[in-house]
Amino acid sequence: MDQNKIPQATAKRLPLYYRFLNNLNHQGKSRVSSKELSEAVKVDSATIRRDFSYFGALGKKGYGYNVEYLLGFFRKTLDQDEVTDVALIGVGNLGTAFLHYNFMKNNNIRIKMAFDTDKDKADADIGGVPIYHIDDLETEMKEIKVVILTIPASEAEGITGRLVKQGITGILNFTPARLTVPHYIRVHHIDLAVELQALVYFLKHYPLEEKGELNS
Amino acid sequence: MDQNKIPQATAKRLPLYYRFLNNLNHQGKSRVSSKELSEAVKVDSATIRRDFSYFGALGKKGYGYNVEYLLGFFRKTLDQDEVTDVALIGVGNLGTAFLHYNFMKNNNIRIKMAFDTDKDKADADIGGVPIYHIDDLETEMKEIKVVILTIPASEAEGITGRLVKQGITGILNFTPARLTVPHYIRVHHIDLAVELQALVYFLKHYPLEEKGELNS
DNA sequence: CAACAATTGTGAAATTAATCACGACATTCT
DNA sequence: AGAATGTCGTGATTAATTTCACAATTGTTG
Repeated sequence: MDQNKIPQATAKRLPLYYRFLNNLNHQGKSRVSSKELSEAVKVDSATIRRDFSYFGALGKKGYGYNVEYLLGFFRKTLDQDEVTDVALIGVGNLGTAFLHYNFMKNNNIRIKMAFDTDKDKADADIGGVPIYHIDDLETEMKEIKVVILTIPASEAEGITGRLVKQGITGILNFTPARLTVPHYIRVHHIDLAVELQALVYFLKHYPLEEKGELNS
Repeated sequence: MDQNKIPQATAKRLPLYYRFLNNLNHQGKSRVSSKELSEAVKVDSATIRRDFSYFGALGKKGYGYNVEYLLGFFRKTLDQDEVTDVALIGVGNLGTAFLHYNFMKNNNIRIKMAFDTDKDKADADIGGVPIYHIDDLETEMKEIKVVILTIPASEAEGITGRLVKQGITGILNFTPARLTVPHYIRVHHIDLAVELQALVYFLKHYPLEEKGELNS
């Protein structure tokens, strides 16, 4: 909606900044420099200043940034003023971990409902979230645009098709499958096995030099 | 230890390629083109060819790549020939999800042991992995260089210090905390709340155009 | 109030990654 | 065998991101 001039790399760091600013605020700090923030979030201070600068001049030279002001600004920018509802598909161990995570605290995101193939799990609550049988997807899931997918890979393609028909626009995919979706749907993949193997590969082939660069 | 000329972006994709090649092999396919692979893993075919080319000429012009040959090559490159042992710290829902995941199948990575603060969980097995109390970290965890950290943020800093003393070299960190570690230790962060919020942000501010670009 | 210290915001440079586009060669077809 | 087709490997280009480095400005101190 806004000026989508903000680089993707910057956009990905915004939630991170937001949470640490929140921490600082709770600690009663009213002022912070890019250097301090850098040490906390492990992002180069020049990168932080550059990131902030895309939104205009948010700080004061020789002083730093006012925590409360910055927080207020990012709250608006990150749409923290209105709650975003999401659905969770697949109530296994990973899915259950999400149900216990309190996204409301910092993120203003709410898991509104969950689905599972297991009839025994249906009609229960976990962490206050109602769980339905997957057969009821079409009747229960209205108005939800974002889903978290924590199901076995074998079911991914089928469920994804149904989600697309329901009109969702974003998927956070924890399945190893690379989903095929229409172009107007955004999929972010988090592949746990790939992440672990990549870490192992880096450790063996990229001896860390002076300053260890931390990725994600 | 090899030529560390391979771009990091390429290195991160290797595990992904490896798994899909494995799938193809199981399906009995003996030949694959960069175009086919591209459709499966959702990475541009030119990028795939470029990635492969860092390792030399692995394919044949006008033909494509021999699946079995490529697999064998990557098996060596990704050190799939020897098992990598890792430890899991924190047997909550997320940790348990890892314990049930079979990393041996494709990755030749084995979770050798797990630790938790809960005494009730100790001395049990989950998915064949022994669970110890966290107090026994120093006595039980020998020779392990990589850990998966799935504990509450509040405990992260303390446990990390102990892990560092134990001589680990890599951490896959699911904690929201940004860990402070010596420069010779590599930390990969996977922050579930950040990932979810970033997805929501992208959906609201980056209307997808023609070709949907898929990130992770 | 002047000197000092701190810190931003940003051009410019450097680095890293993705993409284009095409010559060369292997395979397959007729 | 010759023509047509498919596909790789890569030089060159473009795009994205990070980092350097410093003038400008503010707050602080004596």
